Amino acid sequence: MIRVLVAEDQSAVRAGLVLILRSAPDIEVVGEAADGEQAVAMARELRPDLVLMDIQMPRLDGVSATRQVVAERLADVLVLTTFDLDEYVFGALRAGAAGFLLKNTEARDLIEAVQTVARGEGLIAPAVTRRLIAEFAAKPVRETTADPSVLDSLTRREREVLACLGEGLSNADIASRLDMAEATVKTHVSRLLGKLELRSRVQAAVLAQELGI
Amino acid sequence: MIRVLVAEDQSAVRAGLVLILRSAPDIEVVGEAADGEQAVAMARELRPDLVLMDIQMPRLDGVSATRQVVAERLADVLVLTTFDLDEYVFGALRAGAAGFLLKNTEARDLIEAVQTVARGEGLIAPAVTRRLIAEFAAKPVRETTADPSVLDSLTRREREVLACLGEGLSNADIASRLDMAEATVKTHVSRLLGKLELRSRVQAAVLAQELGI
DNA sequence: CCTGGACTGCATCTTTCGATGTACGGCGGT
DNA sequence: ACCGCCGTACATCGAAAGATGCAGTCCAGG
Repeated sequence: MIRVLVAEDQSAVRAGLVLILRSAPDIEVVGEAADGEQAVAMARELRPDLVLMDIQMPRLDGVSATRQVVAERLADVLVLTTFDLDEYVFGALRAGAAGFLLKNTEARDLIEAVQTVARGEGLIAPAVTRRLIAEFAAKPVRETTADPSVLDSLTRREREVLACLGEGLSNADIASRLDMAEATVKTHVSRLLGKLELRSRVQAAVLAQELGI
Repeated sequence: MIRVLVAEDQSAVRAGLVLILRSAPDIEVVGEAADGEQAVAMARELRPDLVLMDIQMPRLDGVSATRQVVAERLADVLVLTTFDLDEYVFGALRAGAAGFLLKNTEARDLIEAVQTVARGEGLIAPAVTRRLIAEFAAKPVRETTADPSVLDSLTRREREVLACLGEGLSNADIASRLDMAEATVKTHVSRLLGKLELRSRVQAAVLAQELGI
């Protein structure tokens, strides 16, 4: 039995969703929330398997509510909305939603979606998928050389200095932050430049950036 | 009528796919390819609406074939594979695939998938969707300040210099690349540092990185 | 115990950077 | 035509960055 919490502010729509879900033999609606805060609170209390979450809701929007539910690992979240605006889609997915559906979804597909997400799989409305793929494909591929392997050759102190370089700090800045003489900082910089085969702190900074340090 | 090209090296599997597709009234299998190169060639010739593409194929793998078909805008590509390895999924999507299915898909779902993609929508196997979402969510959000607005304040020359800084070049390097005296480079660097309120070329390089210049 | 190596630390010296002053061509306004 | 403004360009000079030599510490192995 899949225990579902329905979060939707418009009571008519909410009633419709509940009706649809109840028609499935293996789905049980354990609660209904009318706004985001209530959704989070009820999720904490009822511990449903899944929250069916609207995005447009008063007091706390669905994306933020999703973020909280996911952060506390209360339940999987299936987001449901009328508009497939990019900010909704990407926002919801970044917030940790396991699925994203539009409200024009057929009753049968909605039930299937709930079952799918409950199985630990993901699901996205076809109309949205293309844009998600496009967005994903546009993501720059992180690649340099064999990063960690080269990083291994650095000592702890050198890595700390490298991290500072990545923030654009000067030798003096680094000296005060790591509590050593500027001359010493220069030594470390010089050493790590040699090990990484770079010719200036600028390149080191860029590398640190790419490595996300 | 949706015109489909089936690319799959194992003839038994290919025959099965064709059989399934033929059972749909609005789908017409216009060709069958046994390897990637053939798939690309036949796509060029037949101009199908959609290519159903296996990943494991001789001569040219499905991902590369997909890349080519998409690059030439020959058709939409629906990728089909036995293994949902990350490199396949992400590779295929980056190559421009409009959909990604596993071979354990039901006949009915396969037909639906073809119809969905033909409508210009996207479709991803539920088992894969979660990982795609996770990967997507992990994507760092590019954000600093009001980047373009600040970039607008730079002159063309200054932007060029900034780009070079992002590559970690020295003033001398930049001078030779942009064909000006080193002294002039310094002027531009100094100016853009002032406009961007930065204190060193290192910070400028980091910024250039973040802006993807 | 001692010896060699790795890590960290500092001082000195050369190179590079960055700020500043200046100059010249193009452009719009009056 | 004149002026001021902007973009581009270069030279000078103090400040920073980087290379190099060397010293103290800690640890593993002999």
